[in-house]
Amino acid sequence: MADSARRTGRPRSAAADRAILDATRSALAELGWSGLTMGDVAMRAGVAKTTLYRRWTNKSEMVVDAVAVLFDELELPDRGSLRADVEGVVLSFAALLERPEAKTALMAVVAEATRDEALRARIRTAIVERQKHLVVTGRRRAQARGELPPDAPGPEGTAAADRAADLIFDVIAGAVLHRSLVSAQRVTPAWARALTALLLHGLSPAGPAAEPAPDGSGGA
Amino acid sequence: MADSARRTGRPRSAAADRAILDATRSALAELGWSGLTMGDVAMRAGVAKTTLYRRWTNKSEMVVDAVAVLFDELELPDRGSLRADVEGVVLSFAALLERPEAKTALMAVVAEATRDEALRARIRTAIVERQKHLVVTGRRRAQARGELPPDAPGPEGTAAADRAADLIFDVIAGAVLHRSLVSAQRVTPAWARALTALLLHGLSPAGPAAEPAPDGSGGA
Amino acid sequence: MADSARRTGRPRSAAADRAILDATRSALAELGWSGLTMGDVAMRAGVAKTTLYRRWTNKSEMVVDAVAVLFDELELPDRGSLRADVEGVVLSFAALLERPEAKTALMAVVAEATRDEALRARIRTAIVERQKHLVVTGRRRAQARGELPPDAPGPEGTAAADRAADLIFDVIAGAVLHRSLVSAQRVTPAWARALTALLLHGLSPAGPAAEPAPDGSGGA
Amino acid sequence: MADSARRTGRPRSAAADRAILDATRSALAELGWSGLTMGDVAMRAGVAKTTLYRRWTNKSEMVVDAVAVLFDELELPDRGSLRADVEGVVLSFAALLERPEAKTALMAVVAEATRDEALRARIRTAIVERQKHLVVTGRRRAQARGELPPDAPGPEGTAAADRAADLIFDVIAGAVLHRSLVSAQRVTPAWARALTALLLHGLSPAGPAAEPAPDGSGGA
DNA sequence: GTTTAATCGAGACGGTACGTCTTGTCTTGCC
DNA sequence: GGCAAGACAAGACGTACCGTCTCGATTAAAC
Repeated sequence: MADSARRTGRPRSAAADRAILDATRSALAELGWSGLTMGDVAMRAGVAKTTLYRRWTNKSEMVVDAVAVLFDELELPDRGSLRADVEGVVLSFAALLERPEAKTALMAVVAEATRDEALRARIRTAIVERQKHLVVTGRRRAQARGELPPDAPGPEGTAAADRAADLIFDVIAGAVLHRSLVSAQRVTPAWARALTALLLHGLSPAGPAAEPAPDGSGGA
Repeated sequence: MADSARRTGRPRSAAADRAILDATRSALAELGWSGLTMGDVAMRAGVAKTTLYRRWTNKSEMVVDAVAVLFDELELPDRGSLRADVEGVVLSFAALLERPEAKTALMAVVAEATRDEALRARIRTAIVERQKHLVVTGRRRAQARGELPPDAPGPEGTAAADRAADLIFDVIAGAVLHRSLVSAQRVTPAWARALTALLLHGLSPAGPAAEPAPDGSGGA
Repeated sequence: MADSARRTGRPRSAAADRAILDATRSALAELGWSGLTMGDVAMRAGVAKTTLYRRWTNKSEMVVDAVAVLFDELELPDRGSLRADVEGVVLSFAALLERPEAKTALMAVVAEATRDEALRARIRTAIVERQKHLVVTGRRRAQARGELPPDAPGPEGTAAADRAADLIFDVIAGAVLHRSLVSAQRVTPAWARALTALLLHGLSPAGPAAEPAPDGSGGA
Repeated sequence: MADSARRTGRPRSAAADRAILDATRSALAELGWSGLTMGDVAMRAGVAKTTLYRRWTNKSEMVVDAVAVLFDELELPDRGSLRADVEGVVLSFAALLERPEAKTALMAVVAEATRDEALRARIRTAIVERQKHLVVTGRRRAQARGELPPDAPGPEGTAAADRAADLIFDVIAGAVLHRSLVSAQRVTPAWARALTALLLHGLSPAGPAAEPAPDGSGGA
């Protein structure tokens, strides 16, 4: 139906799409989020402002699309161990966040999204989900290696596995994000190692058996 | 009070400060970062725009100050165990991030700070350090309880302790931030429990990852 | 040459021509000159914008053609005397200028024509000449009746007669135009009578200025 | 009350007013009505667009004010006879209409005014009334000279005199306007003489139509 | 009955102006 | 001399039109 609706009239230029997103990224890198203007992007892309507004309703939506492709380069090669895989993903996510167009844009669109459900959805599908599969993949690989216990069978086990992946994802991505943008400090290989160690073994030296779980719910 | 203040020669100054910051917070809550304008804040505060610019150079700097006081309410009462303390701080930070004026402002000023060193410094002193001392306190308390090993003596030990606190801080704050703003999902008590468990015991099978999670909320 | 060039291909739709000019007039009447847009005319006519631009280069040129047909309805039936003929033409021209599509368009295209020679020519042939023949006819008729002296013989006489017709035309059309559009007052039968009296007898006391104006509306 | 309402805040710049109206006239002369843009006027005046919109709601209203001052230079020196006075006013009005800023603007604002009562009022007070007093003055002067009969006494006489002045004004101004803008021909001294002759004596053979026109330009 | 070429509708395109909004600065006059 | 009120220059916003340009789909005349 979208097909039949679009059969008529001059088709949209795919070249314009590409030029706009490229221009958006370079403008972001040069000027930052608050210095980015639709008119400037249009000029850089050799395109009329109208052409931008015909495709996106917002500066934010456009920027999400422009930045989303950066996240496609995140990969998870098998580095042989869970520890190496975690360190690898931490460092490559940190490298991504060091690109000025990524760091200035990501927080800004997230800020904007706090008041815009549509934008929130777009961020989720264009960015968040693209990263999350890295965690899922890494976790499955570690299970295959015997480094992590397998999922419990049945639908409850699957749901628990999903929750686990979500949690690990928030912890890793959140730690890197907070370190490099909020604390405003470099993510070094040493830091990545320390984070990985914490993640694998936790804070407690002796493991959880020593602790009581008085309310009976915290046995996770 | 206005009378006595007037006698000292700066009658409205302190009142104006308060009125402006209150107005900023309420405008943020209603309109979000991008809807916030200096003119509107001045009007809400019953103050001229000039008075704003006499005190802050920027919208961002003003907002940092307006939001900073929200972080003063974060406290760490001794809940008796490391586990309880961590869960407590996670939930209270999450509660703070649920206030619209905090969530919309925090990410926006961080985004702005990616290109503004002065703003970065202001965020660090006004916001980040205020949270970090919670980690330091909790860690020290856990060491006193014997839940964590004591710092090694000497300057290297102190440096290592600082690094540990920084890391834990980035992990906790980052996880909560990412969960509630980027992943855009609620921080529930169950999630806080799961995060705490992961933090204390890690992913590895020696830890609790192998254990079933009876309430279905934990397990990594 | 235009013939041979046009021998092939699909011929232009005469129905489209009509629909466009009708749509132009109704849009003018509703929206006025400045509210008239090519896109709107195309939509009203059920036609693509391309079809408009294939026929006219300009909004102005199109409007001239759309309005020109209104001037075709101006006629000069023989009312038996010069006085009656003048009054008749004054009233019928005034009636034309009361139609909103005529009044809003005429002045606008004249304004536009001050900087556009091609448009000036189009106005002259499509509109001005159509009115001027009324004066020529009326003058000739009055000469036949003996109300006006005959033209002098020879080419000079013809030229003088042309000049006289031009002058009378500018005076009559100009007076009506100024009264109804610039002074923005109705052209009433009484005003038409007064104008006619002035035109026939002039201001000077030797003429009819000394005469009483029985209805109180005339007499200069 | 406007006084008390405007007592506070920075007062509007009179220099800006002047600069804007000057810029409007020069832009009109160079670009014509349809080429005139608010942004361009602001730039020429060294002023922000906001400053224009703070003073006028419309391009049209601004142009009326800008052009109105041109009509102040119209004067009616006593040339000794009614005939000379009429010829003088015809020629000076024609000279005014030859200035490109006047000719392009006058018709355009009149066209716009056909759909805008406020603009119509502004034109009336700023332009039309300024010209009309020339007719009133010339008429009174001719009555003093005995070239025209005096007004009848009483209120009816005054009303009749007003109507007469209105009519003469529409005829003279309309004829000049139509000649130079609609017919698009120059107003020459010979044409002015011919118009004056027609106005004074009318078309009828009792009048000057019977007279010789030595330069061949007059007589109807 | 094909070919051929100009037409048609639809609508995207590069431009440009619109009128509004916000920013941060600068007068004013009151107090 | 601080303050409210508000004018100011600058410039981005998102919308609207302009006149041009693809598109695919009709037409009709020419072959």
